[in-house]
Amino acid sequence: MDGQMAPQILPPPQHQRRKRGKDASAVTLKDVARLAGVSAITVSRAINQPDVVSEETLTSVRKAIEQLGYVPNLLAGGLKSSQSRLVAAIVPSIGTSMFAEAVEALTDRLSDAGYEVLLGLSGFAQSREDRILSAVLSRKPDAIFLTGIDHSARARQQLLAAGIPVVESWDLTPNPIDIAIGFSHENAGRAAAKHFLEKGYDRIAVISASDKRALQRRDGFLKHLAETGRTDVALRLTETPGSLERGREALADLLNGGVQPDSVFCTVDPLAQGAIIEAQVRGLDVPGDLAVMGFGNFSFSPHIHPSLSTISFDRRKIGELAADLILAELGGTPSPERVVDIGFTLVERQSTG
Amino acid sequence: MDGQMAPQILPPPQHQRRKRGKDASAVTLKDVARLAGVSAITVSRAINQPDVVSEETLTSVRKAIEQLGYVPNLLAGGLKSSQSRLVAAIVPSIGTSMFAEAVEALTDRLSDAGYEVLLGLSGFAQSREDRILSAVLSRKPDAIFLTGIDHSARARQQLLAAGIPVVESWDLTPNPIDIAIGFSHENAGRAAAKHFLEKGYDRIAVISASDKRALQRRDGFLKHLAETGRTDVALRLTETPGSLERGREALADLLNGGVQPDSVFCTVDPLAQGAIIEAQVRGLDVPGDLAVMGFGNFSFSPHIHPSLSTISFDRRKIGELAADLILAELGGTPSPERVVDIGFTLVERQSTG
DNA sequence: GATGTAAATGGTATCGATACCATCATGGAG
DNA sequence: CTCCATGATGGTATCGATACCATTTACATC
Repeated sequence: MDGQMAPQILPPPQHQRRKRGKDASAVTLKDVARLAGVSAITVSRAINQPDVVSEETLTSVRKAIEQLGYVPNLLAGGLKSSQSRLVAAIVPSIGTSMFAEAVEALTDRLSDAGYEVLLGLSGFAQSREDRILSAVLSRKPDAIFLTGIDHSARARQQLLAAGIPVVESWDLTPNPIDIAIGFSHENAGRAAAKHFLEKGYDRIAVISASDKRALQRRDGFLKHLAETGRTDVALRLTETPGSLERGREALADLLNGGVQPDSVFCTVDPLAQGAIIEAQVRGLDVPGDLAVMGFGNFSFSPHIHPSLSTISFDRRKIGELAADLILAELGGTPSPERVVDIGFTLVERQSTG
Repeated sequence: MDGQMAPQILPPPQHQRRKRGKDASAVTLKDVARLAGVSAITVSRAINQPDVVSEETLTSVRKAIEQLGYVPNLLAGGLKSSQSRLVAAIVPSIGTSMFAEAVEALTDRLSDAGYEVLLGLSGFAQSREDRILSAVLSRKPDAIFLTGIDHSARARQQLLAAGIPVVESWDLTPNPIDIAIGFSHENAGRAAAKHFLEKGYDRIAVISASDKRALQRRDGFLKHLAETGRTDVALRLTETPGSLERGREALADLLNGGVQPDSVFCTVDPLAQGAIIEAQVRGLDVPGDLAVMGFGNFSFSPHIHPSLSTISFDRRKIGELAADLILAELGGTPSPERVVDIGFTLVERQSTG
């Protein structure tokens, strides 16, 4: 990868043409038409607008399709109709369930509407997002789902030029490119801080992953504490994505460093789970000796012991809403709401007893 | 969903054409050509085979591209060249890291080679796989990545007709459609059984998810035990995907049912983690009172307490190998290996101490 | 100086489907 | 009986790029 601005055009494909000359599935609309004894357009209509074709032709066309095993070529259709029935989803990663669930919900819902999802993984780096965005846009998706609201100037420009519905997710912004669906991570952090204060915790620590949104939660948490006069908060940063392993390490590091917190806020649940385990291994009682709060309400969180207090938000709903708003916009009846705050809830469980 | 055989053709799109008449990004190859003062084909060559174009033209073409913000239309290119640079990946789900990691690895590697991944989620149901397969094939992917080796007759036929590289993953088979990458789940189960016997466990139980591969592991486990004369094995089935919650429930159910196992094999790690937690909550020592073994070596498994003995296999490698073999085949130099056994390793940790 | 070869570029047909407009029955209104 | 709306179907151009073949120029060879 060159350090320079990535060229707008993809690197030249290096692979040869596929060897088999004619594709085995050379069955086209025309073949079906011939067999059914009608014209190609009629076959096209039989498929896409069955109600304008007579029952009789419909039957014979369907039979011909069946017989030939015809599979329409969406590339060709999309070229002429400028509808690819493709929605691109660009997320940092699907290795943790964080984004995977949203993508899954998005895919499920779009699939029912006859759209497919093109997956792009940006890996938390903006430069890579740009590259993937270019690649993806050349497939002329009908809409695009992005993570976050920070995009390069080039990216914004390309998205605008594409003239398609764009959903920015996980975050909120007053100026979405098109639509934003998310919630305030800073407020989520503040909510955690408030909870800690209400519980009377005194020696507070934070373990945070280092991606932008985790840091926003951390900042919200610290700000709220600062506003109530507390600035003596121990902090450990870990890699993104935050994992159980990193959580253990970070807590161990805190404790070994002489810090004796009575509570720790972890900016993502796996970190919190790790912290709990590390505490338990060291013979500390959670929440008696150390209260732990996470973020994200992962599927394991209610079921570990002690169950994990966390901040919950509906990941699947982000994907579903995105799909709904995209479909509405594609359907010509865009929702007037451009920014959707899906909110979050603080779920108090045993770990902050 | 009708109970009948899904029609080969997708349901008619119900959404209107997008409202904006002309796409804002109406910049085509021709526009670039005009500005650069060359013909369209030369621009095409400048992009795809830069080495056959003179340095001079290359420069002016690149400038024109930059200036106009040209984004190539891969739909059109793909139509003529019958290369979509698209690889379809159909997996049951990406909500758990099980398949997500393989898809992620596949996507990463293909992305570097200039391919994009089209994601299909089949949700463990074969009927849905068929429907998604049809939808996906109409996009003319250059290759396809599937989960499992069980596909309907229609699916096989369509895949064969498509004439593209097909990777079946997670499982092995002597008769792959094209390429299979996986390992023997039955043997994995056997390995677990063998380990239990070596450790001298006596009252053995199994908690299994109910998807096909989990059941194969369970069966391998039970068969091996049966072959050594043990048939008194308590068994609990849970939903797929197996989760921590289900693991707790299943173990609770076993213990409440009067079964007193000294060891339990869980066919997927999250179930095992759940079992450990349930045991601990009940005051049982793991592994002293109850040994637990999982499967999959999830990222949390080495770091929980006690650390989880499990059967490890390289999920990312499946995706990477798939990408490599696909690229090799597309590049005209297919690997002679049609079936790749990536194997597995039993990792002994504290939970079967 | 004639000829051959490679490099650089252009022209045209074409991929497979759909948009758009035209055509042709059919049948009810006047 | 004519007229025209309606329904069903076909013809043709076209989407944007690339394959294929042709052409032009430069330059080395004999």
